[in-house]
Amino acid sequence: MPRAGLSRDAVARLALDVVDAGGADGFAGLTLAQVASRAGVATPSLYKHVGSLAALRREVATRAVRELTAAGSRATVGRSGPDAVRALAHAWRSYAQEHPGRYAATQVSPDPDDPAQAEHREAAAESVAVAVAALRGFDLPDDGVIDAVRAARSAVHGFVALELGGGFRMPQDLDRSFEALVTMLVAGIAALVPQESR
Amino acid sequence: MPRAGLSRDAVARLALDVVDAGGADGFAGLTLAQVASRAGVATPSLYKHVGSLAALRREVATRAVRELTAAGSRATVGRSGPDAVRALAHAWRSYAQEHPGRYAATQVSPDPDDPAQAEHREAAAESVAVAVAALRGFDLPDDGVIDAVRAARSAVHGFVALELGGGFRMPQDLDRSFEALVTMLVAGIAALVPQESR
DNA sequence: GCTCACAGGCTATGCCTATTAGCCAACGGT
DNA sequence: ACCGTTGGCTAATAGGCATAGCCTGTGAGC
Repeated sequence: MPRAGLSRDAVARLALDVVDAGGADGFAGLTLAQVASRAGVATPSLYKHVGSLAALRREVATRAVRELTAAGSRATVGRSGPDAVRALAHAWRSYAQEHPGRYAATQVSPDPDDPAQAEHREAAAESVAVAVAALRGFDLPDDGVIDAVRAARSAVHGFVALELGGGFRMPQDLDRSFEALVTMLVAGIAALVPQESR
Repeated sequence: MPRAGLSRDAVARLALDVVDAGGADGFAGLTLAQVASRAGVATPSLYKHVGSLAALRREVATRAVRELTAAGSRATVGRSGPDAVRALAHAWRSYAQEHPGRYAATQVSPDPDDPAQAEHREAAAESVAVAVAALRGFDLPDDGVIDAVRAARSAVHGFVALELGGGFRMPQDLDRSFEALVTMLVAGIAALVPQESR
């Protein structure tokens, strides 16, 4: 009975592969059986490394969020203002296009009260911090920053979710529409700057 | 053995109730067993009225889309331009808040090739038509309309999805942030109007 | 180099889904 | 009153998660 040499980390990596292989709903379709099969192991064996399917899902989600954070961070370093926002928006969309399943994982929010989700919460907070940093170039008041981050996340996530879900059926160029959306977003954020500081 | 008096329509209604009772992921969590239980019937009996769980899901989705269309239509009749867009955005969000499960159902896109999904496709097209009509007041060129509809759907859907999913964790007022987003959207759409026709 | 505790596999089992097959009673038209 | 169709049912298959309990390979300590 040879050992497969699994570990919590190895299982999580395999799960990420499964999620990626499943397309846009690879995350929703993630199954312990698939991971076990990929690991060459019987399903119950996974419980030696992972508490439950839900726990594995959380693990996948926090890893995906960290990847998204890294992508956003890479894209915005050295940029500021409108330039940074544009770069961030494109980085988010690119990540979603390259890893639709992982992107979906990125969008489940951690329970604010569950201590088992502290890591996930922290990862999510870091991701938002990147967006906040990208907005530093604008002279926004505190609650303006909140509105702007929410608007940016909403606009990009909404577009990407509809795009990946096949929600845009017209043949017209999606890249151009996204560009238009980002332009609206940047202009809208700029318009949040109070009059006296323009 | 008394009869329960079910029908395709009755089953769909019960399914809508189940979806509604399940909160934001009531649609994903929809199960034949739940519907059967609510109908006071054994699970396999449902197959006399519904082809499969997937088919029931589609039925629920198209009904939900029609409801959303009706809500949008009600909200925008008699309005035009920025006023219509604002009203539409608020109608969409209100529907999502009142029926989180059904709203989720409205966001699955029909397969463009599957003849079994023709009704769903048609319902989705009508929903988009409402948005197009709401934009009539702007003097947009054809592809500008497409960009604008996509932007509106993206912005509102993104916000609502994040909101319902608990993605906004700051205590700041969500209504205000939504208002800010809608304002950006309206201004952005206005900015799509070509110079010479302003 | 031996022993032995433990970690990491396994099978068996239970309960939940969806789905199919086949039975039988109730209802409605003739 | 009959009888066919419709709409229930039970039984059974297959696949999912999860738990229990066994058994063996590995490595730490002597």
